[in-house]
This record gives sequence, C-alpha cells and structure tokens, in this order.
Amino acid sequence: MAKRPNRATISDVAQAAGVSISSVSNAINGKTAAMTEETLQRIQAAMRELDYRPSSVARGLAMQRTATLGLVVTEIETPLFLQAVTPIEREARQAGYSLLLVNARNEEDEREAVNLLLEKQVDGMMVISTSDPRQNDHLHKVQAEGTPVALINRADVSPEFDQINWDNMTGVKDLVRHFAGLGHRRIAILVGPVNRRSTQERLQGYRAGLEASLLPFDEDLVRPGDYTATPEDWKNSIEELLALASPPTAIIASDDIVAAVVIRALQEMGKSIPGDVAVAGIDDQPFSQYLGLTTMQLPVAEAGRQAINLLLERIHHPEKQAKHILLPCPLVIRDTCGGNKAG
Amino acid sequence: MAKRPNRATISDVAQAAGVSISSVSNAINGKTAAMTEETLQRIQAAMRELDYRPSSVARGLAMQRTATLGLVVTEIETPLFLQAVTPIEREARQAGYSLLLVNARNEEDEREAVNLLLEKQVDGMMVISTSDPRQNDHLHKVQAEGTPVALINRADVSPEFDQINWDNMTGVKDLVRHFAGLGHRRIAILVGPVNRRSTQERLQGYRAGLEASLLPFDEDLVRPGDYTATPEDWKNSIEELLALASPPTAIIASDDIVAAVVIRALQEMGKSIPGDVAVAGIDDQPFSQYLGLTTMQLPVAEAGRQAINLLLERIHHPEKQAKHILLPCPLVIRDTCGGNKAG
DNA sequence: TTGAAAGCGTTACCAG
DNA sequence: CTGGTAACGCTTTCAA
Repeated sequence: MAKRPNRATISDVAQAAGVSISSVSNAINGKTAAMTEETLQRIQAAMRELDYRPSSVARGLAMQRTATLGLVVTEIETPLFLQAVTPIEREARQAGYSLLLVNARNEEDEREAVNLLLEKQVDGMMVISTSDPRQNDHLHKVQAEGTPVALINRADVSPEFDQINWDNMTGVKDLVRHFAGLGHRRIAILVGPVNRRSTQERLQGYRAGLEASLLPFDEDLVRPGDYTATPEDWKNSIEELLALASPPTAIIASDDIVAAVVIRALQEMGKSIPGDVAVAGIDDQPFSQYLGLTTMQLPVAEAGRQAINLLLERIHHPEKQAKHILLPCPLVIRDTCGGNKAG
Repeated sequence: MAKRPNRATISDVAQAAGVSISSVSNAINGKTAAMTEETLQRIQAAMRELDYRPSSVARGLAMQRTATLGLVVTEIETPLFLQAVTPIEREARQAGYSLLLVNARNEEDEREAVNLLLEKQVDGMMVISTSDPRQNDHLHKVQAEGTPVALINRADVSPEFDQINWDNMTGVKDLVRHFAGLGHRRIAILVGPVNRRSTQERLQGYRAGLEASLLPFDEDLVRPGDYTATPEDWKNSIEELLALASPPTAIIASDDIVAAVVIRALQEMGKSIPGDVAVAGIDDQPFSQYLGLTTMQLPVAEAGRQAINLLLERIHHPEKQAKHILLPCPLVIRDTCGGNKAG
C-alpha cells in the first residue's frame, strides 16, 4: 500500500516555468488568449520537461464535475447487452468523458451500483437491463439530486428519464407477417419469462401479426419458457410442437441462442430447414449471420449510442425535457426462414 | 452545464450531529474503537438524516488513492475479450475498487487511453489486447511512476509486469493429436495474421502435434488468412483444400466464427460433418456449444480473473515480484470432430 | 497580462 | 476520546 512517488504537480510546473500557478492553470485550459507567447512557451516547456499530467481528481474536486459517466449493466445470461458498451465508451470518450462500468446482478445490487456511481460523482449515468418490472425510485432520487439518468430497455412510465426502448411489438408482428406471406399458416412462438415486458410485447406482436394475416390464434403454438430453460427443455418443446395434430411449419424462437438449439433439435429429428420447418430468432447476435439465421434484430449498439447522446445532451442542457425513443427492430432475412435464395 | 444542487458534506453532518469533522470522518472509516456509543449513534443518525454520501473525489485527493482500476481493451473484430470484463468488474468491486473501462482502437489510441487512466489516477491498470508485436515503453513508464500494470495476452518479455498468457502451443498440439488419435492423417489448419504471436504459437503447436503423431508436415494444408478475411475467402480456402489430390479429413479453423463458416461451406458442398470432414474451432465462444463445435478453449474470463488478482496483490504489496502465468487451453470435445457420441 | 488566496470535501496528525 | 488544522492539486475570483 505504498504511496506512489510524487508526480509533478501544477505548482512544480509553475515554479519551473517561473510563473504563477494560475497562469499554468490557464495555459492548461486553453485560456491562452491573454497570455504572452513567451510565457506560454515557457509553461509548455516546463510541462513537457516534468512530464506533467494534470490530476483529474483534484480538478474534479475543484470543479464539481468529474468528466466521468457511469454505466450500469444488469448481468444477464447472454452477453447481449455488452454490445452496447463499446459504442457507449467510444462516444463518451469522444465527448471528453470516461466510463465507469458497473455490473449489477440483481435489483439490490443495482441500488448499490448506483450509489457507488454517486459517490464517484459521475456527471451522469446510464442503466441498461432486462425488462422485468422494477422499482425505479432510487433512480428518481438520483435525478432529483442533479445527476441525469438515461435508461435502456426499462420502459419506465415517467417522462423524467431519457429512455431508449425497442419496438418488440412491431418487430414480431413483422416477423409473423413475413412468415404468413411465405405461405405459413401454422406459426409457433417460443417466449421467455412471462413477467418480462418484452415477452408481453412480443406476444402482442404475435397476435397482431396473426390478425393482420387473417390467421387464427392457437394457444398450442405458444410455448412459454424461461431464459434459464435448458437446451433439453427447448428440445422437448419442439418435439411436443411437432407432435401436434396440426404441427407448425414455422417457429419463432425467443432468442438467437434458442433458435440455434431449435435448429439442432430439428436437424437431429431429420427435419430440413427451412424445407420442413422454417425458423427465426430474436436478437441478431454476431454468430447468427454464420448460421444463416433469420432473426428480428435488437439494435443494442444503436440503443447505446442514442442513450449516451441523450445523456450528454441533458448534461449540457439540464433544463431540456427528457426524450423517449422507440427503436425499430428490423427483420434480418437470411436462410432459415425460406423464401430466400438459399431456400 | 448547471452545477448540481449541493449535497450534504461531511461538515454538514458534523454540524448536525454537534461533533467535529474529524469524528465524522472517523465514524465513516470505522475508526470507531475509541468512540462513545452515543456520539457514534448521533453521527449515524445525522448521516441518515441528511442522506450523506462521502465524496470519493475528495477522498481520492486526500488519500492519493482512488479505489479505481483501469481496464484497456483493444477493440477487436470479435467481442471475445469483452468476456473478461464481467469477471474483472466483479472481482474489482468485491475488493472495493471501481472499474474505468477504455477501449483502444490501435496502438496510438492505447497510449492515449493509458494517459487518460493516469490522469484519473487509477490505482492500477490492466491491458488486454491481441498478440501483435507492440511497443510497451509507455507501460514501463506507467509502472515506473508507481502504478502497477497487469497484461493479458501480450507476452512481454520483461519480468516487470504481471502477465497472463494462453498456451496456444500446447492447445493446438493437443488438438492435432486428438485428431490423429481419431485416425485422421490429413489435418488442415487455417491460421490468422502471421505477425500475431498467437498464430506463431499455434503453428508451432500444429507442427509439434504432427510430429508427436508421426505425421508429415504438408505446406498445402496450412492456409494463412486474416481476421479480416471474409466468409467468401474462407470458403475459397476450403474449396481449394478439398480439391487437393489428397484432401484433408480434418480442419482446424482459426477461430470459432471461421469454424462456423467452414461448417456452412462444407454443408453447402454436400459434405457431412464429421463424417466426411471433421472440424474444430479455437476460442470456445458462447454460441459454439449450440453448434456442437469441438474447439480449443481460450479461457478469457479466467484470464481476467487471474489478471485482476495479480494486480490487486501487487497494489497491496508493491515490493513483491510480478508473476507470469501461462493458462492452459483445454480441448472442448463436442460433435464436429467425430468420435463423440453424436459421431 | 499575471499573481495571491480562497475554496472544493476528505484524511491524518497532533494537541488538548 | 475529541477537535483544530494542515495538506491533497486544481480552479476561480479579484487585485495589482
């Protein structure tokens, strides 16, 4: 726990350059308008000489802003949300901010995480999580204390937060209509945890799609699952589905990984894809393109980009109203749904 | 850019509790041994009352340590290294540290990133990157200034840094021997960028494996590629490989994604896997298990875990010598190599 | 155009 | 056992 060897401070630089601390400070912060060329030169030389690096900690204390943003990510089964991290970090840094990353494993952990970020005095924070219903009172308090918050995939009803959400509803509706357009009349859907808002929206989209295609809704074709369901569970679901008197010719999986499992299961059962059964996923994970998987894209990176931009906007203009953005989930048509070149 | 409404400070608490600032500070930091129960109670009550949260910025300035660690990740094509982030964050937080995440897009960017972390006065930093040959002089300077550095996948020769590397050599050797043991005599390998150290090691492992299996080395079976090679490029490679007078019966892909492409290409050519051609990947990405892909695992999460533990160790005991750890890359035998239940 | 000095919120040392 | 007070490194205001 040894203290680090003292690095050069602003006063060292001032002394070396033979000027006052304020002048060095001004030089650092580009308030160079009213400064002799010579002084500036001397200061810069001294800084280089001493390998001076300003302390953002001290600066943070003095200015009451840290140039740091917080990102809280709920740890989920698939590393899906991690895809938002890279673009967020990029935009943050471009705007002169650093990123403090915190993982939250559950709701209580999230509170702790938020608290931590508050102690670190971040200038703003983003929270990305699954769409389970949650309490957001701690986040309201954060905003009340003056730290802007942007939410991804939370669908909080209050207009107070900047928010990005995905249009699961329309996405799945489009998917169903696409299948219907391909001639499918029995379209099954595997869904995740029912309490999750995304699940609800997808089911709505499913029904809406059927309706728009003049297809009847059949309870038997909806298989509830869970993100913790094992591959075995999903395989069983598939078998039951295919054992139906009138089995589905198309299956929408709850995510791309489940889709991959479904495809394997079907192949093991000797079914051809999409010949016997068409399949689509949800997510558009990186590997999906290599599977030729048709899927509904969840634009995670885009969500991150938009979230941080909203956040930055509001940090700079706290008086402006928060915005809610509903991101479209485009269909990515590849091979597993048929009708494509690879048919 | 409005200033945030002033939050309660330590002196507010002191005033409210009718004690001195020092006492509050002591209470916060658990130096509660020599304190009246009553004073403590009063202080705690005041803290709760005012919703007091200590400022880590101020504390950082006073203590010259920020309880923050930096993580520099080179942005790579596949999000492979992101798998290290979650475990690193977890361990960091458990140890009382926060994580500042910085993405570096290239070498120059890395310098900038490191500088940023230095300004933020992190107590230590980790760098994870591809194994291209690099200059590490800036990192040497960081350590010289007293900030410990741990490296993942850099294979720097100097003993000065804590380091985690993967034993690509042995891993690929094992893979080759596994194939040989299955009766394969023509084993092809697709490799990434040749200047990358991992590529070199894998080629060494490849040769060593052949030798150990008494198999001849055949230049034709080594297909150099590039992480930027398109799926088309890899398909062409496969076609050329299969057009050989004596075509391979087993293929080791340069990573799991390439393996997925290879598998698709083979399937499109009407080959069965592993019946006609066995395939293995390198990485063990999350999706690989759903493909039934046999692969050489790159224990990324484990590398992260070990790196941060080394780093923490050295932060607390700067006098101790840095350690180098070579992490084994175990084979994950699944279906695509044959010989397994799924044959 | 430059400099002195007062904060920023904590910790840590040293008297009382 | 408690309370002053001097750092910590920087920004900012106000004089000169």
